[in-house]
Amino acid sequence: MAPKSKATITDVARAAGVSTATAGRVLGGYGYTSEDKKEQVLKAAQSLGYRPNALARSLITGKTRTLGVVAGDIQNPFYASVLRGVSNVAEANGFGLLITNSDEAQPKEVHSVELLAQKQVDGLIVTPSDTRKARHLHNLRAMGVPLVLIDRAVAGLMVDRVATDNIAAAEQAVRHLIAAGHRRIGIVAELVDEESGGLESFLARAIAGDPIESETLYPSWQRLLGYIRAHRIEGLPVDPRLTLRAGSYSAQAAQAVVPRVMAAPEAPTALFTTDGTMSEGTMRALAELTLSIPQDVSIICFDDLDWMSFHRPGITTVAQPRLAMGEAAARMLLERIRGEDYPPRTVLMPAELIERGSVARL
Amino acid sequence: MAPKSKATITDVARAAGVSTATAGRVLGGYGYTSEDKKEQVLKAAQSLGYRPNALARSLITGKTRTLGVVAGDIQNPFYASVLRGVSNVAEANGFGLLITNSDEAQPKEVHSVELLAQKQVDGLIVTPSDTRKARHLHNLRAMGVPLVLIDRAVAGLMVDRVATDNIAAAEQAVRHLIAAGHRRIGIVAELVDEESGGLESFLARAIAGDPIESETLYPSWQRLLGYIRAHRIEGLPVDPRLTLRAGSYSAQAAQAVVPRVMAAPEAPTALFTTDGTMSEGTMRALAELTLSIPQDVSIICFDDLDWMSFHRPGITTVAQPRLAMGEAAARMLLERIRGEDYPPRTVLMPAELIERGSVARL
DNA sequence: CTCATATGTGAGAACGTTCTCGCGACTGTA
DNA sequence: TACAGTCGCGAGAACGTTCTCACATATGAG
Repeated sequence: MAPKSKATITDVARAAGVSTATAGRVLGGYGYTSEDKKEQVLKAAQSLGYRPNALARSLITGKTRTLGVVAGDIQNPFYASVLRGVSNVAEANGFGLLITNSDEAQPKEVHSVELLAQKQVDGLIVTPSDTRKARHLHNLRAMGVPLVLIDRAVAGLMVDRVATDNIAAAEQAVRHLIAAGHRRIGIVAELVDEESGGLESFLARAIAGDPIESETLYPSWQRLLGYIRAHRIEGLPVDPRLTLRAGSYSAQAAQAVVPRVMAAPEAPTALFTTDGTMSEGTMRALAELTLSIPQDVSIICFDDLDWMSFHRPGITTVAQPRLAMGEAAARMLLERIRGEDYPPRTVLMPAELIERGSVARL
Repeated sequence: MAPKSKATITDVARAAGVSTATAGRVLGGYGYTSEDKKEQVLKAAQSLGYRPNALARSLITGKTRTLGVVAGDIQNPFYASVLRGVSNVAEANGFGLLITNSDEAQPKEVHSVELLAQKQVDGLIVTPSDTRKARHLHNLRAMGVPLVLIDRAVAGLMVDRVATDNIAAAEQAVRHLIAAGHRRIGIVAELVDEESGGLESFLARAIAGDPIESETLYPSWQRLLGYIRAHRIEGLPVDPRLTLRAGSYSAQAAQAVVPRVMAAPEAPTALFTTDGTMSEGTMRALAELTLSIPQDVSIICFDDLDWMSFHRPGITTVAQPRLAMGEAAARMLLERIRGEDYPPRTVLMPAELIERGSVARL
């Protein structure tokens, strides 16, 4: 009742007239204790305002019941939802959540992972910022720290992973545009890291139908691949001039890249944006150009953001199950922490095409 | 170089041929050490892949370099931004961040606080879900745990606090509408908890100009107060029928409450929404009613969300400095953790009216 | 030369838990 | 009566650090 300062288990034991071992047993809920002593201890703990010190407990048990998460940016709706999903299952299992931002920069990511590892998290959920080199993540594995990747894979790192089926989702979206009669479809994509030989080479290979190792591609490149596949399937040519590469992960970059192509004679009749941030930049650009959706240009976005449903017209979009992704990742991580021993699993979650009013039939 | 399994400071000491005390000194960066030994220890640590165990360190120092945050819902853009602000200064100071959601429900909040306290966070940032009863928070104070409140105050709890100057901000927004010629202005507000005597009584007192203890009011009530003050200042009557109370904190609730009044003969010519969630619900309702902004109805929102800038028309809004609020809160908390001893401070941050195109001049 | 101060080192306690033993007291079965 | 098994309890080690000592050895001032 009177939680003056911090009481330890020793204080409680003394007050209850038992040994620390017994006090520990009733307070920690392990081993045997008589009803008598249990009651005494509980009463003593109550009156001293005893609160167990998770640090000491963790030090000896080797378990912190804490998950670490390295997200790109909590502020981004994608990560915010994923985190909420992670948080839901963490909380349901009595786990705490240590969260950091990497801003998609590997040095920050390495720093975050180091911090979380020092704090002895039981497991880590990471959205790796570099899909090829990631020594820090390999190290974690070597040391036996459970690890789950979200949204992206890392070459050669065999761990559990959950992501959207980007290729299929993008393909579906673009085919939807083609089915509506669109023939000139622009894609606004981040495409930040050079994929072996740059964009031109990638496009050439993808258009030629060369096999491409798509697992470890960044999401925006996977979505570009889906865009190209849709064209191939529908027998449509891919015009490289319609590949609008923002070059960095910001709405500004997307916004900057749209106006040029819309003014050109080969202007697209429809746009496909590869994620929420690109969508935002594109919408901004379209608003500035005072182009009407879908009269002047149709649009399908990737990732269903709140405003897309009440925007006029409603924005047709490919919805990722963000919350479910976070939940799935956390659940897989908890399984690993419990010691379950499967081969590394990859969960590809399906995205859902939500039709609203931003696509005109030509 | 070969981080097989976890090496302790004892292992490093043995490998370097020194005592654990010396190894601790060089690794922990305290006390004196010779260059010789320092080099040996560092080399040994390197080759063993030594990583300090923050748990053990914290147990003895009594400091975890971890901040706890109890937010309403990470997914909500308001909290997401605030958290990013907190995260920024935490990271800059080498602090970790333990984050939980309360969903604005006190039982969950109590549970979260307990979890974070057990994990021995150095300080806590909370958005209290109940502004009157909060024994758990009083207890924290009694035990000397640094605490900073965001967005709301708690009656009788004298701690540091950062919030938006809600009354002034709302007043400014509504006066802006009045200046544009609007006379019938609706307010869409959460107004979830009964304020001593309910909404009617509150309205009556506020309209009469009775002094109201506004510090511990929930934000939506403060914003309602600002709305009323604007009317008083401008000499306009307040029509209670234009107070649209959602009654719960969800877009659905807001959406549900708008249509009725827009159909009525006394329909408002302008709407003021008291936060992002209310804005979203209102926009949704307006879209369904196919009412045009600002032709059919003008709108000013509270809190600048991403879509408001590229929505057509652009949405005029009162922007809260969310990121800065989070940063300020974290900074204040760190000061307390460092032991600085001011009287409790309240930081009221000014909001900025951003004029775009959603307000018609009548 | 002598004293005070700064520098360097190790032994061992401490932090607050859980864990491992050992021991005794019951129970039920043969 | 004997014996195994369950139950109950305490002493003390352990977890991986930092902290407090005690004790060297230098260094510089008087």
